[in-house]
Amino acid sequence: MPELPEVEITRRQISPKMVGRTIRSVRTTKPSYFFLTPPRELERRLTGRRVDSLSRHGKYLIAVLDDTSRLFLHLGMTGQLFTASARSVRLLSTTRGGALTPEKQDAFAPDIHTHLALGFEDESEDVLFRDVRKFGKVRWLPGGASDPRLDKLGPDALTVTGPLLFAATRTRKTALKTVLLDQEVIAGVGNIYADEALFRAKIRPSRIARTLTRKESNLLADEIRAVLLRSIETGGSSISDYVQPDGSDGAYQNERRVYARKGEACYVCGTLIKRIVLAARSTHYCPKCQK
DNA sequence: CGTTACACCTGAGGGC
DNA sequence: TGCCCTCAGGTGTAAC
Repeated sequence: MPELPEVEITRRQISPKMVGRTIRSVRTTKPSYFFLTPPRELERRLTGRRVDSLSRHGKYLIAVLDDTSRLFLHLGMTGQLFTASARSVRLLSTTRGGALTPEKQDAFAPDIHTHLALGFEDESEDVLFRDVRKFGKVRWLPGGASDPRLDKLGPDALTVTGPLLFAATRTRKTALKTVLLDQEVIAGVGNIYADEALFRAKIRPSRIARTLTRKESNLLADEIRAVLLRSIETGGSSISDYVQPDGSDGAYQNERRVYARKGEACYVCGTLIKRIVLAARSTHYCPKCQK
């Protein structure tokens, strides 16, 4: 579900709920591969720690704690962070309707898909991590420790440059889109924004990566940054189930030009948008606009 | 080394 | 209503 823009919006909204606060309680569900650090250890390591910062690299969120240890989170396909009160308002108002009474808010409990709940000493709102498919990840890292998942990441996609893309594509015979999705090349681009950036750059997703010219690399890098920044501005893409941590929908889905528009008319030329499969991912493009 | 196929998990929606 | 199929914003690993 979430790509760089959705993760960045999550960071901006959750940061004020965590940073500067000390964790008093940690509640978890049973062990699963969602927990790279086992739940009981997580509870032990986090309790009593103050959160000093919350940053993002690609699709990862990284909290630095006051003992220099770190907590990293990945939202996977269906992960979402939110606070107890904001979410309770949304759930209750959408499932039952009507005005919220204090009783209804108190009655809210995270559902079975809420795998991590952090409570704070100042009794501010709990921060909750819900993830239906459990493709998300949470891991605690001791101070100074590294993690291969983080170490392998390429530069954040908001900083991508033409020369970097040009260099990264020289030895690759695979489809250009596959390279954009490779988090070791650039971190943060996923299926939606790969398709959207390629449309804006007028390049076919199936183009053999190594045939990209310097000029095209520059243009594509510009469009990647532009589409990500625009999506952040508009609150991200709420296509099937992504909502912002405050419960509101993003609006970038309304500015999509190709993603999930198979069979619809291209806004530029009217040609019908095609859907193909590349690297086992649904891929959308305009056969006329993208060469 | 580069590339692809598949696995992980749950739920929604379409066809019958 | 139920069953079966496909699809979904991601990524690690095995196998070619």
